[in-house]
Amino acid sequence: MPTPTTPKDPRPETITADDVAEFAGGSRWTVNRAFKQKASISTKSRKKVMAAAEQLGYVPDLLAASLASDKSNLVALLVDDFSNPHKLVMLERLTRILRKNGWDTLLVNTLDENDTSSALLNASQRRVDAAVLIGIQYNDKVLAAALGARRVRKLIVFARYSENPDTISICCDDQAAISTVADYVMQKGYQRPFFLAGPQTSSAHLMRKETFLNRWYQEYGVKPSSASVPVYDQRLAFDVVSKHFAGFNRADLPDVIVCENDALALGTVDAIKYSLGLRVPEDIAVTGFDDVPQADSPHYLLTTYRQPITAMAEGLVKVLKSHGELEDLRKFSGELVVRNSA
Amino acid sequence: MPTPTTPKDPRPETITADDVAEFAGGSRWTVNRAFKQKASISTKSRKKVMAAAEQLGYVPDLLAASLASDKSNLVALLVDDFSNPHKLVMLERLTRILRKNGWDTLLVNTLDENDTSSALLNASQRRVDAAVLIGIQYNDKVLAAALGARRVRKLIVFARYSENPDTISICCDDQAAISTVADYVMQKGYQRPFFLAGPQTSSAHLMRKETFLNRWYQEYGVKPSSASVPVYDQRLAFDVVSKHFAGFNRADLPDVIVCENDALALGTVDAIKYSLGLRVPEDIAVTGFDDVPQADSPHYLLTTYRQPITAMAEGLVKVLKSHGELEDLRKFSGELVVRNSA
DNA sequence: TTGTACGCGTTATCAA
DNA sequence: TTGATAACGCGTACAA
Repeated sequence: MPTPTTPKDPRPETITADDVAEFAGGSRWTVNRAFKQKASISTKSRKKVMAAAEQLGYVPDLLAASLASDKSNLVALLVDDFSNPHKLVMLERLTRILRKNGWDTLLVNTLDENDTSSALLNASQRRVDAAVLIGIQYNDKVLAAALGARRVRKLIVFARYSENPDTISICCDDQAAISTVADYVMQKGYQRPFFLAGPQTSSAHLMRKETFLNRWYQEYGVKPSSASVPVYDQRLAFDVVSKHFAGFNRADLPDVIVCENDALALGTVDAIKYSLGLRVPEDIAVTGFDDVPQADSPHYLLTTYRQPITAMAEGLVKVLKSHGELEDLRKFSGELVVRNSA
Repeated sequence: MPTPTTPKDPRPETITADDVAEFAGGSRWTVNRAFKQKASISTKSRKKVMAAAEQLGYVPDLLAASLASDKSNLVALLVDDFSNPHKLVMLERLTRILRKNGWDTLLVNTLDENDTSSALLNASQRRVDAAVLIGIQYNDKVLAAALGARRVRKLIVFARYSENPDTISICCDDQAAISTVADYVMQKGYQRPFFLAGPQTSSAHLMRKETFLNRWYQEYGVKPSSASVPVYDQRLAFDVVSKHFAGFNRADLPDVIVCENDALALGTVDAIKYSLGLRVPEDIAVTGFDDVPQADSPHYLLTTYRQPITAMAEGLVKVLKSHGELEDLRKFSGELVVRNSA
């Protein structure tokens, strides 16, 4: 039973397994077992323990448990680009599915590239079972540093391809995905495509631009031109597209702008309509990638590619549960969502 | 020095303060002190310790530290409505500022109302220093349950007013904010306002609707009509507004729709333009609340009210640092951002 | 099925 | 300023 707090003790009274044990008339370890799913314990003992725990309001302390077992059931999610609305979708899905499977989530906002390693360090100090990178600035330099220090047990790159063998990458098959988009664009008869890419990080990055350009070259013998936006940000994409095409003759404009993701695509639609004063898709069509919620707004009605985030999140759970080798999780495939923009 | 892992020991070798102490020629407690900002330790000792730590790659274990000190430097953020894009803004700001001040963030996705108490319980098992509620389903019943169990040390309601004395509410002065909006709407000469409210949770909720209606009544002696959307979701708002005004005569339509927040306002603009086939603001004006990034898109150009999230987040830090009494943090004030929609 | 050393890595507190 | 004792609350491994 919890001893009444003495005036000298500023610490709030905590109910421990010992208290429950004493109350239920058993030992601390029986209490421990009662709270584990698969443990050899008689149903009678468990019942008694659980009743006592209920009475006393006992719940196991996860800090102490983590310390003793060297397993925290904690996962760190590192994010650096909050301007992309797709992040919210991923966060929702990941936190939900992780929680369903018994993991808690540490959300870490990495302020810049240098900050990443300190964030990783911080996460490791909490003994996270894994750190998941969901951003754009996580290049090989960062990965190498993180892995070199053996700071984190599992380093996972989510929704992005990584070849680093010490890293687990969970993503969809971008080559196939972009090919799907390219095929659609070709089939619809567009002839002067333009590719709008995101930040050109040094590595571990998306190959969408290269894939699309190569695909087009294979088919038609010409490389479409392209531009890049330094951040996946709708507003910035608007600016880049507006400036890029300002003063172009109608004939020199593309008839479709293929965007690396929806954040860029939304900005592109804005630019076409409000800066160039043209129509989508009649004058210039647009495709995106991600299928963010706004893609469905009547303003945009974006034709885009939806990644199977739920399946990917479940893949993450698998990784967390696994100990040894694992299948390749870099080949998820999604689906093209055809709306009005292309 | 870390002893080489014996084949029997599956646990990865960890460098502890003892290792550093031995290496540096001191005691564990000196090492501990070297890592604290304000601790009585000679600069010489500290230097020696830090050098040794650097050599060995030692970092303090936060789990053990939390367990021993009964302070986790961990804050749980509970969120239940990820469809509101403003959440992403809040998450970015909160995680950034908390991290800057030494707190880590646990992001918890509470699936439904019942789940909240179990989420709170879970957070308490990690000994979080505080739980911050950033959602819509956290009504008095939930709060009472949470507090009754004394599960969490500090329960903070963020961006929402709460009168519960055991709860710390950090929000802006909604009355003043809405009055600002109302004044603007009146000054612009609108005469047939309509209020679009969000989910009508039982308590700890926003008084924006009541405030606006009363304000208008005071001024003109009539209560504007209103409707409510069950979730702060752009798409749902679109549906509600479309249905509500379908078949109205032009003369019966409002000349301005005041929305409880931007998520609703964006959907409202969509509905006016694409469902009713009218113009914003010429036929119907719209105001929002929050100033989400998209509010600045040329499609929307939303006139809206921006809360001082940064200041509010810093208020949260103050709360975390404080021990005793605290000023009232429910009177932050923001500013009206005038764009084109009203 | 149940009970017992011992350890996890750190911090509070007091003594030197 | 430094060192030492005693927690913090639980898990593992093994013995009863």
